[in-house]
Amino acid sequence: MSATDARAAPGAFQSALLSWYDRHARVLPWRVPPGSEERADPYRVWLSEVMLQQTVVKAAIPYFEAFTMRWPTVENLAAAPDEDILAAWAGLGYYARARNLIACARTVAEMGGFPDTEEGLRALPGLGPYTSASIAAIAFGRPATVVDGNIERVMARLFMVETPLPAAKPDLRAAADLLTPRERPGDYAQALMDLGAVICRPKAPTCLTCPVADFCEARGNAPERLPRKQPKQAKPVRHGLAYWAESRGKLLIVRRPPKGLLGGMAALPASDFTDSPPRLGDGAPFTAKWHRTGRTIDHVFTHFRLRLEIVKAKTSLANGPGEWVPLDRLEEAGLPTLFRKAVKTMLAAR
DNA sequence: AAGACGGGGGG
DNA sequence: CCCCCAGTCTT
Repeated sequence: MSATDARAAPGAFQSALLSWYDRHARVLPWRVPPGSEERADPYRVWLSEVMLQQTVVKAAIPYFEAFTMRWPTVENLAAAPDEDILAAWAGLGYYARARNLIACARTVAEMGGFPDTEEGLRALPGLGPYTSASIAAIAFGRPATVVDGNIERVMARLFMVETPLPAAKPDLRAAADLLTPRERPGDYAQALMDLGAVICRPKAPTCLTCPVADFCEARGNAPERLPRKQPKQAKPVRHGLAYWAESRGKLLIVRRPPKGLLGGMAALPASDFTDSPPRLGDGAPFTAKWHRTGRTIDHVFTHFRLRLEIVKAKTSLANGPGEWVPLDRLEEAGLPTLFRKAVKTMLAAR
């Protein structure tokens, strides 16, 4: 009944996992089939892995399809205007990723291609330990140790690591490192990620169909409670004002400052987001008689909740601190979800 | 070492 | 409604 220690028999563990992957690999638009002779395109691997940072596969797929349709190569992407790329990223979140994506594409185009080692990749903007290892393994066949949240969960259960995250990270990485094969490292990394996503799920893992259950110490020991995590703190509520400035059927859209929250993104003019409600006019794009609309948007960011009140004014301005976008073309403005919600609410009220 | 940084899906 | 998920960069 006791589990076989995978660290003592890494070859057996790898074989069990890879043969499962050969039969059950998820079909994803950036993948080549398991055991394929052809290697995956580094551009597509990079783009998908950056999109998958902090993001579930299902959310990333339509963005990946749109990006690769529009920009089939890293050179195409590097040549595109910032605003086009940011607009295409709108709704996917963590916009620093998009800013780094742009910088990375231009660096790579300049270099004449992606570096083919983990160290070389790690030096590029937006590529940390996870992404550089995954590209090195998947696109270049390097035996890099790939550790994402899925793999941390699998390791914590395989070896019954009771230490809570993030303190357990070094141990989980060491375990993953011992199991990483020299052969088929890309398939192996993707197999581990598929296992975490499909079998060794956060809640209700399906151990009955797990190809490596024989190696798992947590099997039958409530695996769903692992990995343990430090309790998270409650999100404070912040308040903000957004300004609906309408002129002859057009709405004023501004560009947010390049860094910070929603940095570089198209937006409605807005106040800072503060602990207590801002004064009417704080952050307004111009002086006007701003009226409360009674419409508010509740939106959750990573570390706070936002209550955004929308105020409006009619104007006849034809220029201003932004761009006037026709009301029926706001879908193309590249607004992130917060402001997309605001637009939807305001247009529904008409 | 800790905080900043989105959004979607499930119970 | 609250819960969960989860890499990189900055400070």
